[in-house]
Amino acid sequence: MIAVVSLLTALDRSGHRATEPRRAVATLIAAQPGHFTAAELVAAARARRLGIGRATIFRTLDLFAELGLVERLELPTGGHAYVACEPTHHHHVVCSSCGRTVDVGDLGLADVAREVGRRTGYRIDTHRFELYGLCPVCAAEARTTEPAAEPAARPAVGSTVGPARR
Amino acid sequence: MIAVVSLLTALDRSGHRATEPRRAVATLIAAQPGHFTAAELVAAARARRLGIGRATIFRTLDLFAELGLVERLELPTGGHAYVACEPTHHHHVVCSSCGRTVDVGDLGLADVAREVGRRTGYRIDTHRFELYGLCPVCAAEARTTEPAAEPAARPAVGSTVGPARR
DNA sequence: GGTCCGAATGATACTGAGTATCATTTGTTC
DNA sequence: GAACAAATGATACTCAGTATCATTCGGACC
Ligand SMILES: [Mn+2]
Ligand SMILES: [Mn+2]
Ligand SMILES: [Zn+2]
Ligand SMILES: [Zn+2]
Repeated sequence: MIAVVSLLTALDRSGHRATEPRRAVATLIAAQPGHFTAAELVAAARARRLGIGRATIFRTLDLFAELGLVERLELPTGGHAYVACEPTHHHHVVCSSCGRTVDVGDLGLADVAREVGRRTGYRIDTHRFELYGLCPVCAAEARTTEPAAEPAARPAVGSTVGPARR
Repeated sequence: MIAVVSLLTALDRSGHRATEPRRAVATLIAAQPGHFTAAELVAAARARRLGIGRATIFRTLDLFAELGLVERLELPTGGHAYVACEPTHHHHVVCSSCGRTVDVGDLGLADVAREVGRRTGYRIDTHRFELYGLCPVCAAEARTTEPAAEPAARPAVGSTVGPARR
C-alpha cells in the first residue's frame, strides 16, 4: 500500500516527467494490496483498457524501483515480484504459501552488516534480507486440514507489523 | 571451491545416480573459483567438448541446489549466479564490481529471524541474506584511479573469511 | 557377466521475462 | 504556442529456463 501522490511527487522531485502512462501505472501500483508481478500489472492495465505498452510498464517499474518506492524481490520459486513501499529501509517477510507480505524494520541487521564489513574488509553498500515462512492464516490452515498441505490460491495481501526502526 | 567428492557422495547418499554427465558437471563446478552462471557452465562444457546437453546442466544445477551444495543467488544486476558451498548455513558477501564472493557465518542472523517470527506471527522457515559492496581490491582500485569508478571486467574469485558459526 | 527397469539424458521446441530499436507523441520550459 | 528532449508503444529480438519424449544408462539383483 502506498499513496499515488508519493509516487508522483517522487517523479517530479527526481526530474522525471509525470506522463499519462506513468500516472496510470502509479494508480495501478497503489491499488495493489500486496506484492505483484510485472505480468500482473500488464494484465491489470489491459483489463482496464488503458492503452499502456508492455515496455512502458517494465520501464516504469524500473524507474520506481530506482527511486526506491518499489522494491523488487525474488520469490523462493525463483520468480520476481514487486512491493510498493515507503522508501525507508526495511525488509519483507513473505508467506511461502499465500504470498502475504509483512514489513519488518532493521531489527539489528545494520549491526550485522557492519560486523560483516569489519570481518571481511568489504565496504558494504547494500544488503538483501528476506524471510520466508507460513503466515498465521496459512499456518492455522495447515494445522486444521489434512497434513497434505498444498499451497493455497494466493490471495496476496499486504500489511505492516513492527516498528520500522531507524 | 568445493571438492568433487562432496558433490558425488551427496548424490549417492540422496539416492540419485552418479551418471557420467553429473560427474562432469560436478567437476566443472569444482573448478569454479567463485560464483558462476548457468550459461558459463554451459560454455565451459562446450569448450571442453563434453557432450552434455544444456537441459542437463540446468537439471544438475537444480539438483545440487536442492541438495544444498550449490546455492543460487541473485546478483544486484538481477541475474542469477551459483556458488558451490559446503552445505552449512551461511551467507555471502559479493563484490558489486568484480564479483568476488566471501562466505560469512550467521553472525546473529538466526536471532534476528527468530525475533521477526515473534513479532509477525509467521513461522519463519528460511531466510535470504546477501551483502553487496566493494571488495578490498576494488575499493583500493577505486581510491587510486580516477573517481570515475567503472565496474571492472569481473575476474570472479572466491574465498572464505570468518568462522561459519553454527 | 547378463538382465531388467526406472531414472536420467539430450534434441527439439516452446514459454515468458525482459530489452533494443526507432518512428511518433507528449510534457515541460520559455 | 513553439521547440526540443524525454517518453511512448509497436515490433522484433534475446536469453533463461522448461516441457516433451524417444533413447540410453546406472545399478540392483541374480
Ligand atoms: Mn515493504
Ligand atoms: Mn558459500
Ligand atoms: Zn499465507
Ligand atoms: Zn571486487
